[in-house]
Amino acid sequence: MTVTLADVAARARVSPATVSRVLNGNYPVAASTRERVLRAVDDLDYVLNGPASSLAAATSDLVGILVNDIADPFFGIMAGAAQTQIGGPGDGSGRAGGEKLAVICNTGGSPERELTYLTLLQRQRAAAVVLTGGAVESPAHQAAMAAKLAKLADAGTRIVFCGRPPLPEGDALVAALAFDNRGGGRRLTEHLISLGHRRIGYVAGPPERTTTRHRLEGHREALRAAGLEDFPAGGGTAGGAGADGDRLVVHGPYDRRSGYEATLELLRRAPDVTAIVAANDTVALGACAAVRDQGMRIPQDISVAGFDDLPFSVDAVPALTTVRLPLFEAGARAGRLAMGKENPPPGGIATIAAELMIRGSTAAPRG
Amino acid sequence: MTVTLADVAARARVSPATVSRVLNGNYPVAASTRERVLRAVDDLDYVLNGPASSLAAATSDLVGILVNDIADPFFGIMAGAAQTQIGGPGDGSGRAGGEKLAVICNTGGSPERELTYLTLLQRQRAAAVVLTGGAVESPAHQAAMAAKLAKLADAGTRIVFCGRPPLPEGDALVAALAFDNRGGGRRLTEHLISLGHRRIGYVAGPPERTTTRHRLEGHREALRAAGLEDFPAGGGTAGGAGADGDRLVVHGPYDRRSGYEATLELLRRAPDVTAIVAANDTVALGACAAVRDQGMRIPQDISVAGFDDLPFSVDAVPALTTVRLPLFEAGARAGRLAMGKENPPPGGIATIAAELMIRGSTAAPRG
DNA sequence: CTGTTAGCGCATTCAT
DNA sequence: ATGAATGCGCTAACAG
Repeated sequence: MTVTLADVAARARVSPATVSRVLNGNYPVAASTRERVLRAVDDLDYVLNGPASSLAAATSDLVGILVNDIADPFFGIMAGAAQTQIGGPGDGSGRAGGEKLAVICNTGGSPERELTYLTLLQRQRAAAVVLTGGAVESPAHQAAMAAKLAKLADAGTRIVFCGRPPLPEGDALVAALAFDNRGGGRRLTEHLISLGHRRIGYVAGPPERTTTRHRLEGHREALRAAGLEDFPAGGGTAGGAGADGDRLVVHGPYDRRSGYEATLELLRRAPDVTAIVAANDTVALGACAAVRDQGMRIPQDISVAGFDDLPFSVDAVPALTTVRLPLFEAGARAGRLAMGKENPPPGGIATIAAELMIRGSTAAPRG
Repeated sequence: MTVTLADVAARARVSPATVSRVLNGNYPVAASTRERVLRAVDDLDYVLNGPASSLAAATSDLVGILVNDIADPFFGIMAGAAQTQIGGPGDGSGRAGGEKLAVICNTGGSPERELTYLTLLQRQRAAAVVLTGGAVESPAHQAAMAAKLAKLADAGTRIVFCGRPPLPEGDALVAALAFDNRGGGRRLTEHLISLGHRRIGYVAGPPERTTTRHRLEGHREALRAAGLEDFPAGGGTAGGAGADGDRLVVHGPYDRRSGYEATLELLRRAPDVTAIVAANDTVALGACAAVRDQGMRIPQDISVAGFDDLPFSVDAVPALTTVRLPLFEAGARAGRLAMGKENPPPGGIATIAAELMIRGSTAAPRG
């Protein structure tokens, strides 16, 4: 029933090897022969058997892209961009030539699922793996990841980090593209300080993620530089306060709802805050809603800022001050690195700049 | 170097066949033997060779999910939901048991890439394919898709449509979950009419997509029922007017920018419109920005409505009136259908209801 | 440039 | 319940 390479060979009156060479295109074949083979392929409607091919060649054309949450445009943009560099442009025939199959895997932010997906990709003998977004910092998970990635790399799978810091023991990885979350966070808070803000609330992401930590560190750097040291622990750690007990920092997931609730908590703890910095734009949207529901205006009563500059941020009312991350460009570059189409940066790691975008949601505090 | 099934068998002092049986778990094996085998697997850090396994078994554990634009949460939400039903919960060991590998493929809305991905999945002998979002209606593409899907189904690949109408010649497909775009569009426009609006602009999606057509048809049904027939062609088709020459309809991509520009065009053509319906929420956001940039207020001067009820829509200012589509639920159901965990709906096709969400962005026109 | 030969690693008969 | 044998469909030497 299912037509095989041998069938094509028979019809084209050549050997199976020749058909294989034509299909893979990495070997000289006479033009006339190629013609004949391709016609036979079309006639028979032949489709290469991927598993068989991968088995024989000991490599597959799968490239995995791991994301924390594909429903979040932050990851969607990077993943889509990476895929443009991997999937191949398509030749319009739907026939599929030498393209790789870029596959996006949604870990839901779970370390276990992350490892499971890596195992699945290892099982498929993936050609490359792109890991996007911040990592979980638990030592156990980091060790497990390092071990797994080493095994993958060992088996010839290329590894690329995108928007994620390299592992502490980072070694044989092809490349890491790290966002300058710390610098971005610092500049954002510096901007607020320069406007005159002195009591700035911070709605942080989950405490265990690198992204959260780096952005928060940048924020604190700016505070410290301005002599606005952290305040001692206030009302305890209730409501998700960080382990450091900072009254002006509340942790939560990277979603809208967390932004809403954490902001209410913040306003309860410190009614005198004049600005709120959110872990990202989505959280900032929730923060804005909370501020408004408390009957306050943005930015007259309270300034609000985000991070990432997702597409919707410019359309927020007022437009959101945020830190722009070149997600598409970074994703595309990660895709090229995964394909070996681009050389890794010197030292294997490149830092991607983050640009402060000042818009209407931040202004000087009143009087 | 790479450890194989035979190595595990040797270490466990059993035959390769037994190891295979333990790993696949679909055959009786003595508990003690199983123990020994599993320990050997762990000791040797063995990972099944996917291609070899797929070749021998003539099936793979890949499930493809096709989306038009993964950077758009509309697709991200559905794809992520589907993946939760497919990827398996993970057992926390990262060992990967019988899970399938759900892979998201980003077509960018291009028919060619859609076909290419299907070929790639066919090549991988995918266990199932989920197609999300509206289809392109070109007869040539529809025929090509029907042929390709028939071949996939023939090879044992399960096919599920999610948020996409079944093919005209839809036959052996497992199931289709279609959104009630027409009904949603109708109710949305009825709502505006009931508020007193008589001149309603419409920023439509790309004309060739089913989603665009169905939503627009619903809109027109409502107009017709209210005696607000389409106006004859006005200023020509410049600026992307539909083929029908309707002055109050402008087509464009499903993105923010299109919403912005189409709205400006609409306001130019018909400065007396009192409401604008957008193809989806993202487009609506752009429309809102355009309205404001023209110095008008929402909803006092102009009402604006969207479609989909994406998470950010409730946080728009004013909150966006829209039509809620249960994207997560639909995606999850599609995932279950793809896994054979749920029976297909009677007739193979289920229509998913769309719920009108009335919020602050729509109000009665002035005076 | 093309044909021949030999596995790739596993699932699955068929025995036992 | 387990072992031995066969072949899935293809690629990669190696000839020629």
